[in-house]
Amino acid sequence: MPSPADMKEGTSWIAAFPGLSDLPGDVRARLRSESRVIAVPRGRRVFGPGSEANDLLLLLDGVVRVQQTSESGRDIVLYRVEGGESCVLTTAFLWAEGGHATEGIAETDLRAVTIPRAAFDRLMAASKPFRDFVLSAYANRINDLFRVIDDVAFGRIDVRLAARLLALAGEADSLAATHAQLATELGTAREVISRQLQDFQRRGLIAQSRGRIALTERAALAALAES
Amino acid sequence: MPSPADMKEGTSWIAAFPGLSDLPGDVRARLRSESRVIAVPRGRRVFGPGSEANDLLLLLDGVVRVQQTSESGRDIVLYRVEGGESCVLTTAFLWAEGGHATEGIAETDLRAVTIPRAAFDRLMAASKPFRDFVLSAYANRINDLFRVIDDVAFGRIDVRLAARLLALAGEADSLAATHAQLATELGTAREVISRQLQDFQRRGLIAQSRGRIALTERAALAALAES
DNA sequence: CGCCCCATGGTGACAAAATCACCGATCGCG
DNA sequence: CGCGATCGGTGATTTTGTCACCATGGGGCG
Repeated sequence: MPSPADMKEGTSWIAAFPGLSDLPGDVRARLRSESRVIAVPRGRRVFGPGSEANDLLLLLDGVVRVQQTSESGRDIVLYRVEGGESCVLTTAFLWAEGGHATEGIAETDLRAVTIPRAAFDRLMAASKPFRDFVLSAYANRINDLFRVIDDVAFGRIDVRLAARLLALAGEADSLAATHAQLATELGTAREVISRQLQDFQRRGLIAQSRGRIALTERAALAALAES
Repeated sequence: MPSPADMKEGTSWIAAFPGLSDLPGDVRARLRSESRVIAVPRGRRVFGPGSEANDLLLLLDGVVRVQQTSESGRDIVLYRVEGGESCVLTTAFLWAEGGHATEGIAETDLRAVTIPRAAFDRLMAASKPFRDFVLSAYANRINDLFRVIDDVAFGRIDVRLAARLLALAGEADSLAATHAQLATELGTAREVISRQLQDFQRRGLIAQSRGRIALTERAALAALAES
């Protein structure tokens, strides 16, 4: 049941997506009527092998972490999808032949819009702004993947870790993360992270406590992260 | 000026793309009239930073190698596009914000079809088979990238090298490649390749000569490549 | 409450890979 | 033929990953 405010504004959730601001009225109406807003609790797997579900997912609020598990059981985080963005790559799994062990996990509680496959296709046919929205979302994800490849192939682990600590902390002056989780972030081994963090701590860049890392010298970390 | 044969068959180059076999007649006609067949000599850069050209490229014949150069100057091969496939990711650069140092190079002489941006968009709007073709091409490339990430992050270098030697050789019993080129294939350093190849040679898997590697024990190489 | 399990992280020894700094051989070309 | 560039080889060192453990501490449960 939409609230009166939603009705009056008439924009509904579409306003949350800058890329959709150019949609003409009729397409907006169709989009609204054919989509559904859902809530997903933190920790739930949003997509991945097994879940054949495959609507297009537009994130209103929250963060989805997309990661890949290798045959050997090790993980690496590929990228995160945030509010206002779209999980377009879920659609990739529809066509993909080789099922990859890539999955999306709700890192926070989510609010999202699902667009059924058929409606998605009709929108692609009908609206250039919608096509641009989808294709640019693809392009951005692909750029994220390029970045990951560059980092993993050529980046130094201390630099990557410093950058990731800053990114994960955001504005806060500390972050909750175990060494094992950070290893997954970078696609490396837990011991490597432990040693790097000890080194950072010895150099006064951070302070560690169980499951938490305080960034005591952001400037120095940032300098390190710059390469 | 189309040859009589082209006129009679009516399929022209479109037959080279399995993904386009479902196109209805009118869309085929449009596609033919709005596209252009071009030839590209071996070695030419097909796309990359600088070349703002950006038509969709459909490869009729030949191979395009897509690779990335890191800031440090080192390269890694991401994937190859072969005849019957499409360089969809070139379109990605239109929307992408951060200009990435990703480029496509003609590894052989090419014959290709270019579809101007505007025509591409019209086709996306008009034809579901065309949309499926494009999106499935995206999906396949993205899967290639997933594979690269998995290999680089978690794969052993000897396994990756063995697999790559077999892939590059194809049916032939030897391949032309310098150690430096192989290093680029895997995103590693030349010395690493040199030492691995020496080891392979010592074990009788290959025989080296300048710029050429003979696969003397395919079976053993294949076994190694299986992990 | 006390006990136990297990998530967390610390460590040493070792292996694999990357990096650095060279060097000699060979090829193609002027 | 001589010369420069490409190609490949090598030792020494550093960085990163792997393996095999262990200590600690917290939470849950009997």
